[in-house]
Amino acid sequence: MLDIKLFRENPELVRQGLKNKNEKDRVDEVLELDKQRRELIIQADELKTHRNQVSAQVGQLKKAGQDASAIIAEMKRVGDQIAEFDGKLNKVEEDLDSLLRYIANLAHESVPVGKSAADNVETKRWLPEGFSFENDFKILDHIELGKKLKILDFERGAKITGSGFPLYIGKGATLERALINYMLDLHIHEHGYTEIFPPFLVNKDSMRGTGQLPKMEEDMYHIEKDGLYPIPTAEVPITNIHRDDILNEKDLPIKYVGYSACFRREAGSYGKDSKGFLRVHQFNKVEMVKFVKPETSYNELELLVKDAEDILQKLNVPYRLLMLCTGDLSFSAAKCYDIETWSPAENRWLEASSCSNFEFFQARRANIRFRNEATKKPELVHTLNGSGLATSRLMVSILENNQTPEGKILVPKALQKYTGFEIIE
RNA sequence: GGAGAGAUGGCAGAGUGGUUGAAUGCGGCGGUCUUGAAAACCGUUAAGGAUGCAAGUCCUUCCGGGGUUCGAAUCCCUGUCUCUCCGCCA
Repeated sequence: MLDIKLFRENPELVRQGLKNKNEKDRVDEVLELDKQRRELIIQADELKTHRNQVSAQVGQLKKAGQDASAIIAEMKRVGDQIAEFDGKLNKVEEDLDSLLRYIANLAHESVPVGKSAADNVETKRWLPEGFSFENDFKILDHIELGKKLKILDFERGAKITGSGFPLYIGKGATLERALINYMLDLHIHEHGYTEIFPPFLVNKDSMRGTGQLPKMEEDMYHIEKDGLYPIPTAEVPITNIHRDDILNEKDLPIKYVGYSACFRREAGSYGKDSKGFLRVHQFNKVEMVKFVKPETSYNELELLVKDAEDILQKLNVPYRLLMLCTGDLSFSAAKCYDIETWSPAENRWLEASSCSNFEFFQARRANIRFRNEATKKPELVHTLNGSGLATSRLMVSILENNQTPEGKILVPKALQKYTGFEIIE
């Protein structure tokens, strides 16, 4: 969430920022609640000071064996007044907190202002040697390939669970697992990340910490009986590792990478992009998360994107890099790059990674701080995360781009020692 | 799932309902001593909020929530977590 001080000191900046992000302007509501809050605190604190002083007196009188019943009776009335103010104050603070949690992060100044995905800016395009958008044989899509080679079975996945729960079989399953292991190893051994294997279910506090709740409640699966949520991304458990922590400055930046299955309800998105792997309820993802000092976060974002790109270059997958405009940025992000891989069958780019800087937004919600060595005071960190990468859409690009005219799949060189085979036929 | 014990500052560990934000020890930081270091000694060492230019002053916080009381780390209820024993189990 945003800093309440920003609303007090520069309301117009917040107003414009929310407008750029296509968000509702609720600045005046925040300021009004903030004003009420401060007035109540002043009144309640005054009474409490009084109570504390008189209560100490009562103690001394009793010790001296004297009668204190008169001031005790008076203090009872003061106590009731305090309870009244505290009740009002709690209500106002709850309202303010929940309002702030519904307000989106503001975009960084380097982000282009725009209304929708159409205004995103392509900043880079990388194509493997010898790659061409034209093909001299009929390209099969990943669903046809998966069926023909008996490596993917979307119908049986739907029978077992429901649509959007893919089933991998034989070499398809091996390829998926190889991809996950390959990506993890690269990030751990070459990019300097610490491996995490997180829980796949989290509690409400964790979902609030990273910003999925309360606003995106409808997009989440929810196990009501136990109050738990299947994670939509490993970002949630990994970022919450340090919820309420005060980190050592010398340990920053902290870089974690972890695999998890990801669960998303994708409510309301049926019919759109819903075939095969394009939009699923369960998929696999390797996620990178960083906790950094604020002044380094934009540099760290560039490095994060590089770490994700490195995977695609080593796997020879054609991709492009987009800088999202203000209107297409997610709720929590201040700046975000999407990486899209090429699908020759779809004849378009598919989002396979999203790398974001959240600045203080998550850190403030989750209360993640570090101790500044110079000032000795705790300060909020910046958090970042990026997929590195999601396997489902990446799998589409790998299968489709590596097919032969006979409909076989050539396994990318880098993956072969992980799969143990070079071809799927 | 059943029975019991517990949760206090960075850590360890006291705490009779009344100057307890909290003894003591360790650790950290600063200093004295020393050529330097160690030891010893002295001092210092929580977070959040309100107010103020600031120094400061005040409020809250002893796992979370509720209650009793003039006053709660301390008493009551409740939730969570940890440990021990039993049951079940990959």
